[in-house]
Amino acid sequence: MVSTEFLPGLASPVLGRSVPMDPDAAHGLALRLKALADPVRLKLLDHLLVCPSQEDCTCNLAPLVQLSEPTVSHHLKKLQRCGFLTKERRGMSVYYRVSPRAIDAVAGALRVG
Amino acid sequence: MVSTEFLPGLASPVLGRSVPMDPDAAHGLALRLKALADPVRLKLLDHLLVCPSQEDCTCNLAPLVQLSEPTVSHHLKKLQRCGFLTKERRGMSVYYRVSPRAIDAVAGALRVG
DNA sequence: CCACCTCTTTGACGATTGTCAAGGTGGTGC
DNA sequence: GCACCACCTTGACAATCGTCAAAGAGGTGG
Repeated sequence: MVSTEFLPGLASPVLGRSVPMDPDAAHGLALRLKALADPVRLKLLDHLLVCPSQEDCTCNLAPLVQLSEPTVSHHLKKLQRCGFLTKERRGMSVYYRVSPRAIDAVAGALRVG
Repeated sequence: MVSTEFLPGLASPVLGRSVPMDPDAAHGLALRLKALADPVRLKLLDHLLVCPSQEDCTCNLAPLVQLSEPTVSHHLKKLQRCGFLTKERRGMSVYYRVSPRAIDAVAGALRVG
C-alpha cells in the first residue's frame, strides 16, 4: 500500500489513445483495477448497488460474504481509498455507499473499441 | 493460476444489475480485472493499441518496458489467457495483437452509472 | 461509571504475484 | 549437420495480498 491518502482523480481516458500512456497513468489505473480485482470486493460493490437503501454497514456485509468483520473492513478500506466507496457514521454503525462515477471512470479508461 | 485454458466468455454485464451478482460471475470478472491490474501489462496493451502495425513481438516489447524477455512472456501469457491478446507466429517471431472486444467486455461489466 | 455493540487496527500466517537466471523449444540459414 | 535467433518454461526468490484472532477505538444506554 503506497499511502493512506485517497488517490488522485483518474486523468481522462488512458488506454490506446494514440499517445503512449505515461507511467503515472499506468500506475494509477493499475492501482484502481487492483482494488476492483477481487471477488469479495466485487460482491460488496454489487450488493451496495442493488440493495434498496443503496447503503449498508459492516455488520451486515460480513455475513453476506461469509468473512470476518476485520477482513471486510479491510476490503472496504481498500475500495474507499480508491474513491469507489464513501462511508458515513450514524450512531453506532458506519454506512458504506458506492460512488458510481469513480467506477465509471475506470470503465471509461478501459474502453478501447 | 486456475488453469492453462482460456477463460469462458464474460456473461453479460454484471455489476449493480438489480439481481445480485452470482459467485461465478464475480470470480470470472475478478480474474480478468487482475490480469489488467498491472502497470506493465497496461503499458504493453497500450503500446500494441497505438503502434502503427497494431502488433509487435516479444523482442521489441521487452526493451519497451525494460524487463527481461521471460518476464514479458509471462505477462503476455496472462493477457492472452483472458482473451485480451492473440498471438501469431510468423517466421522466427511471435506477433501479439490486442482483442479490443475482450477489453470492452470488461469495461462494460464495470459500467454502472 | 460500566457493560455492550460496532467497527478498525495490529500482528501473524499461508497463498499468490512479479521478477530473473538458467535451460529448453522451434525456426532460419550457412 | 551446426550455429544462431526469438521465444517459452522452469525453479527460485522477495514482495504483496487475503485472511483471522486479538486487542483498541468510538458510540449507546443503563
